[in-house]
Amino acid sequence: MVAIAARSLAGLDADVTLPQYRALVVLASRGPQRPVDISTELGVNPSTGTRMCDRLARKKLIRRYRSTANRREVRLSLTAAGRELVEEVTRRRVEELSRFVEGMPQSWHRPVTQALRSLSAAVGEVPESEWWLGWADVDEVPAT
Amino acid sequence: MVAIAARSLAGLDADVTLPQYRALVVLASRGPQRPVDISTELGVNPSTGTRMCDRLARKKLIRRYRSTANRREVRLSLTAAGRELVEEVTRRRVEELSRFVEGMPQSWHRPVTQALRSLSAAVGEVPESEWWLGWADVDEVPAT
DNA sequence: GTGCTGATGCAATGATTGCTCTATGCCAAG
DNA sequence: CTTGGCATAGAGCAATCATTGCATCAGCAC
Repeated sequence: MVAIAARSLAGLDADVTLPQYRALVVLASRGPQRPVDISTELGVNPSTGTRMCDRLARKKLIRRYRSTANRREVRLSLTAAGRELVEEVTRRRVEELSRFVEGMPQSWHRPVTQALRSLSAAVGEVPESEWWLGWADVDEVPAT
Repeated sequence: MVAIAARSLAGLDADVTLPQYRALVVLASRGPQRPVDISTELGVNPSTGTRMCDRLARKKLIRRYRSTANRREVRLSLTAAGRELVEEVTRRRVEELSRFVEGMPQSWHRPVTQALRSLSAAVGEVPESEWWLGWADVDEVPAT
């Protein structure tokens, strides 16, 4: 799976690494998150998460928000470009899997497709919501 | 001295406590500072400083800025109202001291005035500068 | 005396930085 | 084609900063 995603990623012109893509997926599936949440989700140090998000923000794939309610927190959300990228990769992955299934005996199609679908569901595809209410756009990304 | 400042403060309509006023003076004399600097200067815990600044910001006497260079820092600076308040208190204090000096023997005037002036200088009256360059206005003060 | 607001301290949270390393990708010199 | 140099990303750790939550105290208005 990861290999397929990596290949889809490589085929894209956008210069996004696998860890960066994983972060985008977390945002796409779980909705706006705090840097610490993404870091935990990815199993890395918060500082690593911060810097990864810096790179994603520099590429305009995510945006930072700061809450008026809890000033120490920062909220991250996908930009249209970020969402588009995730969808594009997903699209390519689906295509690739389709070709994969096509190459099997006709009778296998149904069970295999079903299995892949379950797998996908297990990974979790939580839709986006309207969290960002009350979050002000934060300062610019620092110059490299 | 403190007593005089306190009295000048009490005479004002602005609802500012002594600790708050001290914070304003630090900002007026040393220029824009970080919350932690003010707290140190006042010898209180950073959390106390943060909350004091919250109250001052709520009263529109100071403003918060967040740097693009160091995103964890917040910079505080006086608003026009804040500066005006400090000046007004200073003005009143000068008046009071003048009356104080007036009441002494004519020959004492010179040395006493000089002494007070030195004292004032010792406390330090650093003028404001153009720091705030590169600092974006930060989010609103959270509703109480 | 009661209730409210401001001032404080301490511990816990969150976000970032600075420093240091390792892994990769790329490019020119052999 | 392989080697050496370089730039960038990914990581972890410790140190900084700003804030919050919680609890205590003091002073003021009723």
